[in-house]
Amino acid sequence: MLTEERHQLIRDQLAADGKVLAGELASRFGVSEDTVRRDLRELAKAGQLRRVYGGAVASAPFAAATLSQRSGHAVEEKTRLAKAAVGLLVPGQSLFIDGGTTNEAIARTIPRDMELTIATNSLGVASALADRPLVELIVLGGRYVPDLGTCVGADTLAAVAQLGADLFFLGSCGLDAARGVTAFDSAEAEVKRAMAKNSAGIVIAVTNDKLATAAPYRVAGADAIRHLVVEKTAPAVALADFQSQGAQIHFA
Amino acid sequence: MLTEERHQLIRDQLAADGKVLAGELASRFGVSEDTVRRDLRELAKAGQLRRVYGGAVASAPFAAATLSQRSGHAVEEKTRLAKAAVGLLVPGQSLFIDGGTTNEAIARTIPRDMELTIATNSLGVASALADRPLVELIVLGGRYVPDLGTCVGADTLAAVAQLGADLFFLGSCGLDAARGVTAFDSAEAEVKRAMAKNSAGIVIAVTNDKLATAAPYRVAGADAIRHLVVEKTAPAVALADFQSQGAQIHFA
DNA sequence: CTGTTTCTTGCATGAACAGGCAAAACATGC
DNA sequence: GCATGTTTTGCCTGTTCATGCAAGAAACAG
Repeated sequence: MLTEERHQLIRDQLAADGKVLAGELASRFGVSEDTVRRDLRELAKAGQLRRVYGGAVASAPFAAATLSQRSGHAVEEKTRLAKAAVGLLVPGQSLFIDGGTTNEAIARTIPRDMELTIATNSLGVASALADRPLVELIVLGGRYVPDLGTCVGADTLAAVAQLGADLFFLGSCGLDAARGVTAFDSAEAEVKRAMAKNSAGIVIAVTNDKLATAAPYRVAGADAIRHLVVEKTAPAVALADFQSQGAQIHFA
Repeated sequence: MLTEERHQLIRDQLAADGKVLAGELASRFGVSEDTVRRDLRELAKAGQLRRVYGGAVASAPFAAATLSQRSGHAVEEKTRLAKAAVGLLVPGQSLFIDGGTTNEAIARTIPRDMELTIATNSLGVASALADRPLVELIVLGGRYVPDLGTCVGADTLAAVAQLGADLFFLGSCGLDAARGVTAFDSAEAEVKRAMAKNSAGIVIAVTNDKLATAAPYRVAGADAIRHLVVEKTAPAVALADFQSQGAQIHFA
């Protein structure tokens, strides 16, 4: 049994019962109580529970802050990209934001005092914006795809069709000067196309590993990109073609 | 065996089980553990899994969501109610779940191994269910109301109209034998009415403070309630009228 | 106060790990 | 065909990590 597995099971039981007992967990997992105690200590340090004599209870400030702190993969880069991308926003604008960890980082980075209208099909983005008092949030519903963290399908398309936006933050896709913007999933690509069609401009923020890669489904041509936010270390050769086709390049 | 082949099989098992063990994969693929570790390292770098000691686990978009563990008010009671309410579920059913902290508690309590189709207009409920592999989740989009934590409006109504459910978990409202189920907001009441209309049965789980109270907007008559989940300490006088109108009473 | 349970700390052990290296398989160019 | 470079793989080396055990400290119960 993996350490992470135990942690998840402890979190589950805490969410369900509100408490766990060290001895009970030890016998359930088939490990020593010492190991369980170590687990509880770690989770307590991470703020995911409150340690008490004999076990642990659910922590009160179970805040939504670090909602989707995914895996730490390229977190710093994405935070930098997010800051640069948010710099493009003008108060009062309306936005489409689709899924992906970079877009979630952007949503978290949007200042609390900026008035915006935002439509998104990403649960992570929606959760990040749910407590922004000045953001008019429109959730684009549909069939939820766990792998993407977003909603897709006919319902989503219908909802997008009724809206228009100044900017579309297009996320997590392949980016290639020749093939343009591409996605890995047919339904996902359809939603992105619909958003692109109803937006005045497209913004793409990508880490270097997305540059010069292509996926099967075509979303938009390279000439449709208004703003391209990339890392400082992005290879210039990969950017020149986008720039010549009208994209503004922003270095994070 | 090709490298890419192994990667795909790892992704498959991760999607199915949520975890993989390095040693187990090595013997299954007939390669050394070093090779498997290299595979896992690469997939982790690509963000397709999260590496842990001994193997890897699925990268959870947002692990411990619990959007609005609101103020810790009556957490224990709601947890008990949630457990009792979940006891009413039958695998394979389809559900409507609307907003409120009690319904979020119910969503969190739904076991990970239960297959269900669930449509919700609550971001909190959706986030709680987002990582349930066997739940077909349908997000009912629309204008998001921060105070309620749910989506309402014409879009939401249209989405509800296309669906049907076995049970409707109706949340956070006033409950009075004479006036039936009532809500505090016109748009909210509209959505609840639509869900009620398209469901075979209504389930309501309430803490004692909601009993014998009424709000301005009428949602459904007391006779529409199929199951009523209440605390053990609920006053019998408040329940008798519901029972006589056909509701089953469940004590948490 | 006394005994019991639970907790922390330190330590030893074995498993899992990353990095370097070399052999084998494969592709590429002449 | 032959030489050269690349990729993949397994093995080796030292290191890190998870775990259980033991001893002492702290919390609890009577």
